[in-house]
Amino acid sequence: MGKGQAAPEGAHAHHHHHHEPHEAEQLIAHAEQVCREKGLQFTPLRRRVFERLAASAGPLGAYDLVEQLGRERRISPISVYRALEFLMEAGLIHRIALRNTYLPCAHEHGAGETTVFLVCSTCGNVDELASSEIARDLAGTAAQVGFRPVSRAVELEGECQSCRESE
Amino acid sequence: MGKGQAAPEGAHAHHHHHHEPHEAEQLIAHAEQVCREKGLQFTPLRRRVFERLAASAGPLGAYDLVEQLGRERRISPISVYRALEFLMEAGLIHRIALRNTYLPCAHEHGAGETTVFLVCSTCGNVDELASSEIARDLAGTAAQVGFRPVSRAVELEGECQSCRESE
DNA sequence: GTCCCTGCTGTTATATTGTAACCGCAACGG
DNA sequence: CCGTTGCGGTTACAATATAACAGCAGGGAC
Ligand SMILES: [Zn+2]
Ligand SMILES: [Zn+2]
Ligand SMILES: [Zn+2]
Ligand SMILES: [Zn+2]
Repeated sequence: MGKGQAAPEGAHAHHHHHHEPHEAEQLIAHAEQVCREKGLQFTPLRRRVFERLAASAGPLGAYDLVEQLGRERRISPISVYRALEFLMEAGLIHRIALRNTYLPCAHEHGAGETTVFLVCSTCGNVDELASSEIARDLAGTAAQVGFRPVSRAVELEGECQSCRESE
Repeated sequence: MGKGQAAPEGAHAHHHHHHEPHEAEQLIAHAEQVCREKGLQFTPLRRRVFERLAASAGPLGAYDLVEQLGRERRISPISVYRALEFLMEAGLIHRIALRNTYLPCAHEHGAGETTVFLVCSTCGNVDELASSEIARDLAGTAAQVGFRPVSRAVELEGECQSCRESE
């Protein structure tokens, strides 16, 4: 589909994430460390998938990755999905359910925090925030009916500040 | 795929929603009223789609509806999707992003409330709760970074009480 | 060494979910 | 009558995701 950012690379017109080479390197270094610590294999394929996500200006769809990685050598969708599954289980990336896209995790996740994804309908960027209030309220809401949550998807769709400022 | 509940119909083994004929009728009556009030057309197709959702023990996928409605007369996916889109815009049904399924709305939605969906991984049922605390927290979180939310998806995946009690 | 087991990836084919484009038709108001 | 609008039928297709099976490398067990 082409969910990658159409935003002008290099231009600093608005707030954005992990497309600076520097930020990408940081993310990759972090991923390496996490895998070392957890005894997980950061294989070449998984690394390539993660690198693409880290280098992207915004979240990518699985088939964006298939296409981008396929420029060098043909990669099948299933391989990409397997890498994405690994990265998600390792906590290195997130999936945006509203868009069927994936993005590298921007920060450490505390146990008592819920991650909130702010998905801009205009520019496609996704911001990731953590909130312990929401974590507490969600836990309370679930407890009301005896529900034991295992995973959470909290996603807001709307317009980000920079898009709003440029109308 | 068959996302409809495999749960035993008729047996009241666990907490469930809108599969009693009575509840289904209530939902349909409510939908009729909403459409009348808003000047929307509750056409036969839209009604059939809604009826199926109202009669189901759990959320249904679009192709579940295609199959169920197709028993009488072939209905194309696009028609079902159009009906679903209408029903969502009318606020009569919700879509569960984590599962790509649809379910009738169980209650009125206040302006200052956020709906939380509790999706049981075991039985597939979805419970719908409203929380003004979460609405407030989400608004606050979004405001921190100047984000203006338009729609929200707050979905917890886990185990519901009845499934937990029967281990 | 050989054997087996596990984890990772490749290959092929398929399933599932969602849309585009175009058309006919009925209703409604000129 | 005529144009417009909304609804839904038909066909074809796009986008997302998974199943099933095979090879291969590494690491122990024997
Ligand atoms: Zn994160
Ligand atoms: Zn934006
Ligand atoms: Zn509702
Ligand atoms: Zn359950």
